[in-house]
Amino acid sequence: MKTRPTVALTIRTSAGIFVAHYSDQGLAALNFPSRSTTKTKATRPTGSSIRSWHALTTRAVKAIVAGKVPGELPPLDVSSGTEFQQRVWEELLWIPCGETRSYGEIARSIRKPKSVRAVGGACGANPIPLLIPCHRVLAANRKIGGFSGGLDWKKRLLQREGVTVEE
DNA sequence: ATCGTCATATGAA
DNA sequence: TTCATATGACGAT
Repeated sequence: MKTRPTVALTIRTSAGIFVAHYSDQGLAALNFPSRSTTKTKATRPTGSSIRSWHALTTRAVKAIVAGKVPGELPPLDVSSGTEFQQRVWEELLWIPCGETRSYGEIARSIRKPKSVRAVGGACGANPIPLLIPCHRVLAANRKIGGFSGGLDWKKRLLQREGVTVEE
C-alpha cells in the first residue's frame, strides 16, 4: 500500500466538518470531524475532476448525515486496501439505506462464510465511512458492534435511517 | 440473560 | 510466527 499524493478538502455539515482526501483515482479517505484534522487547509490547485468528485461527495455526505439516500457517489479509491478488504467494502455498498446486515451475512455473501472476524477487521479498516456504509453492519444478535468513528456516530446514523439496535 | 470457551480468517508487527 | 479482532455458535450457569 503506497501513499499517493492526495488533496484534502473540507465538507461542512450540521454535524461538523468532514475532511475528504482525493487521489488521482478518486475519493481515498473521509474523516469524521475532529479537532486534530481541522488544520488541513492545504488546498492545492485542484483539477476539475477532483472538484466534481468533491461536489458529489459533499452532497452524499450531507444526505447520509440527514438519513437520506446518498445518490451518485464519486469514484472511490480503495487501493489502500487488500484484495479481501476491497471485496468486503464493495459488498457493503449494496446495503440499502435503512437496512442492516450482520458480519456473518457479509462473510457469507462473499463466499467466505468462516471469515466473520476478518470482515469485522475489514470494516474497521474502511477508509471511507458513510459512503461505504460500515455503520449498517451489526453483530448477529442485532447488537451494535463497533465503529471506527465512535459508537455514538454509528448509533446516530442508524437512528437517522430508522434502524433500532439492542443496547 | 450472561459468561466462558473455542473455532477460524485476515492483517500487522 | 505471534498477536489482536467491530464475530459467532454452543454449553453451563
